[in-house]
Amino acid sequence: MNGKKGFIRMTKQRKVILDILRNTKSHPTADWVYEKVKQKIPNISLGTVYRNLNILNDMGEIMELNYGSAYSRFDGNPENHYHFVCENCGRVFDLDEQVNKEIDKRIEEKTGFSVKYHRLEFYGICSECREE
Amino acid sequence: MNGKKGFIRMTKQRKVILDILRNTKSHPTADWVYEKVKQKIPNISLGTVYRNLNILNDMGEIMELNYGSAYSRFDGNPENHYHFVCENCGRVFDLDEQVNKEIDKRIEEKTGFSVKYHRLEFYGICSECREE
DNA sequence: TTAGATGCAAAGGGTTTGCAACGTC
DNA sequence: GACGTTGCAAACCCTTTGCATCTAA
Repeated sequence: MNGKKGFIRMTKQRKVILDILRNTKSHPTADWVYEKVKQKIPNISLGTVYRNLNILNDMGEIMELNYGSAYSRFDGNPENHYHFVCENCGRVFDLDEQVNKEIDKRIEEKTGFSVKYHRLEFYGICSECREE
Repeated sequence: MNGKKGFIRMTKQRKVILDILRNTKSHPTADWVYEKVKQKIPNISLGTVYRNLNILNDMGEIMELNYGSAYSRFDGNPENHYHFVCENCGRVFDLDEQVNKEIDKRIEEKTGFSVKYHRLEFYGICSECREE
């Protein structure tokens, strides 16, 4: 995606985007980030937001999540962790569940594939939506 | 997606699409299915393929998979099972691994959310790509 | 007969990109 | 001063849709 750049500059835009992602527990869409950044940099463009999200993802600073179809969501916490997706409101929650590293090895042994990591997501209805 | 239809007709197109999905172990994209169906129904339209994939998915006859960004893939096996995605060739493999149903309950207890199911995907390099 | 399904083509909609100006190192 | 980055807007590309026609039940 961004393989040929010699180095990465830390621009004002990039810094603000990363900062926003680091300080939210929601797993926002690019558009949400765009609206948020505009509060600090009113004339920033959507393209810049997308470019930076991709670069930050390549750098391993953030994590891109693709749930269902439609748009991507971005997670400011690049550590591998599990998620719960509410099928009603669409929100994504972090789960406080230990990541099982053993399972990667088992799959490697069974398949002969090289496993880098795994993604585990739970789908259902969050407590807030259940009450309605 | 297709909530207001009173009943579902089994058209020639639908039958062929489902048949193709049931008889492949690859996890094809809509376009791949389209090309395949054209061999039997030359004048079928891409729109029809998409419509049927969505309907079959709603019916629970197939499973839609969204890995990484870009396009969806479809799995003719609607039973919950795990996948391995090769980051090099992009192929998706079924894993012969028992689905852990206990974990859904544990998450329910810890979060208070209602868990319907979970998705588990492994990412890495498949054996064929490793050899290159 | 009738409501669902199809073909065709245009419209959607999130994401990417070309380009000239700009800003960081 | 170089070269990565930005803003803007057009282009992309997978997917969805409107509509007249067709067809399964």
